[in-house]
Amino acid sequence: MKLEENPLVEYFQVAIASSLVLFGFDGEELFILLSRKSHEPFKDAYILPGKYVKPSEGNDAVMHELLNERIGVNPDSIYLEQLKAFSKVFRNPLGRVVNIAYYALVKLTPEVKKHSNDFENDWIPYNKIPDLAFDHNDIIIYAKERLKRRVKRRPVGFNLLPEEFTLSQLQALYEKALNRELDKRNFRKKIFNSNLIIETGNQTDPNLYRKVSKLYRFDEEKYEKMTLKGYDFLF
Amino acid sequence: MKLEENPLVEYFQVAIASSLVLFGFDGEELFILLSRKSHEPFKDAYILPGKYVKPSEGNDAVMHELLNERIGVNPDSIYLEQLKAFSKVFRNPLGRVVNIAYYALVKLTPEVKKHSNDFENDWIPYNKIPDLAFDHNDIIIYAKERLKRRVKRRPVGFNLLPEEFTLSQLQALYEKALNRELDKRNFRKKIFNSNLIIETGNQTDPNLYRKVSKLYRFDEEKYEKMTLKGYDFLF
DNA sequence: ACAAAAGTGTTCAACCTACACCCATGT
DNA sequence: ACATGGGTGTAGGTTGAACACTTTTGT
Repeated sequence: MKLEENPLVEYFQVAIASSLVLFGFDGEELFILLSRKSHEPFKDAYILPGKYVKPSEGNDAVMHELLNERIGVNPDSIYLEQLKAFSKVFRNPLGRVVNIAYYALVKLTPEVKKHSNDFENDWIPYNKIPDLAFDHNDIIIYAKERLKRRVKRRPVGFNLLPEEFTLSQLQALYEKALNRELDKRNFRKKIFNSNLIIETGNQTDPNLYRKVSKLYRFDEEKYEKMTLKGYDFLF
Repeated sequence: MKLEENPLVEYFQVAIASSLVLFGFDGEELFILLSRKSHEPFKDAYILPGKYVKPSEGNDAVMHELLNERIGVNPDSIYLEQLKAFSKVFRNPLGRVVNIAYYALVKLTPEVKKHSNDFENDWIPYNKIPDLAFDHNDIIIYAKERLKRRVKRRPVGFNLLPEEFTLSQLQALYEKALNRELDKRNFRKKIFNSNLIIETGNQTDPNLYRKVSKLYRFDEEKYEKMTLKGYDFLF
């Protein structure tokens, strides 16, 4: 059917865009990926990475493209979830644009850092997000709250930490995401009691750290269960 | 700017619709409001109540219209929240339609029942939802999960119960929403310890029930706080 | 008399919180 | 020697879960 023949033609004049709040953790700090606008308007301003979505495209497919091409991470190996639609009637002179926002979690390896930087993106510390164009600050606020809830109720470390990690790294992740300090002994008790992690027998490289520490990995089966059902406890 | 001059014209060919999952509680049972389709295709099939949104309209405004006109409840006195966008590339022959779904909670008084029935809507028991057109069953599944989470973490009774209510009604609401039975004594302890409700001094009408019982109301100040911050406990 | 719903306490187990010191290593 | 970060246990309070009987009133 041609658009002109559509009885609801007056409705079919909206565009979809999808923006992504991508959280990355490097073992010490939490970051959010921001894009720098290369053209006017708002040249050099930061925005969330995003794309317009054609009527024939699925949102998920567009997000996968974005992750693959402009960010350099494999979409199948990360956690990706829709946040919600931000659908205020914008002052965008081009027309009504609905932003279907996503959030995702990624291990922040040097390779990912490099690739995403090549595409005019910067990893900005979680607590130092500047003013962004449009309503993108609202989207980030919403995403941070979602992350906080997820961290409290479900395991998220698998998506943000390397295969093998130390308990200190895990704790640092929780502290950054929840924005408060946790007691080391109580944290360890809670994690061990959950049976979520397994000692690998390996240790950190003695050349890198002052003192070696034990490395752990997630019990994937248990992790899957908790991702679906949540913890029995709360952080 | 005219649409034909828009450099992104190929993107501006999407329509927005908004559907509503409206939960109602009558003191005993939880219901969801469904509309009956009066025309082909899918004549007589149930769908969620909803509307198309014009490019110039805000989603919230359209939801308010829907609630006012077709359902007969004052949008300012209920709880209304966006769920998320359902944006699969539909097989809808008219084109790409993004459904920005909402959920809302309402006290199911006889007046509301009557008004919404006048507009080809039926209140269907929560656990007896039939197959719906489009992906509306998916939306309902998502909404039920959202309600469950809200019930566990935040007070929702204020929006679903009459001004004054009995503890048995409150407990019935929690049991229906969570889909499991709760121990009466433990339930009362938990509720009383939260200081969320206040004894009004009134009792149920002796002509209506076998046995009179005490009526309570919410402590609005406390309620507001918990709506923002959540309980300190979980159900 | 019986069916239906209101109301009421205690005990045990599990969990949460607060809290301090020793050890190994690199500088 | 000192600074850094890894690693470990206990005690007290709070909370959650399981559990049964009495009272009132309508039929």
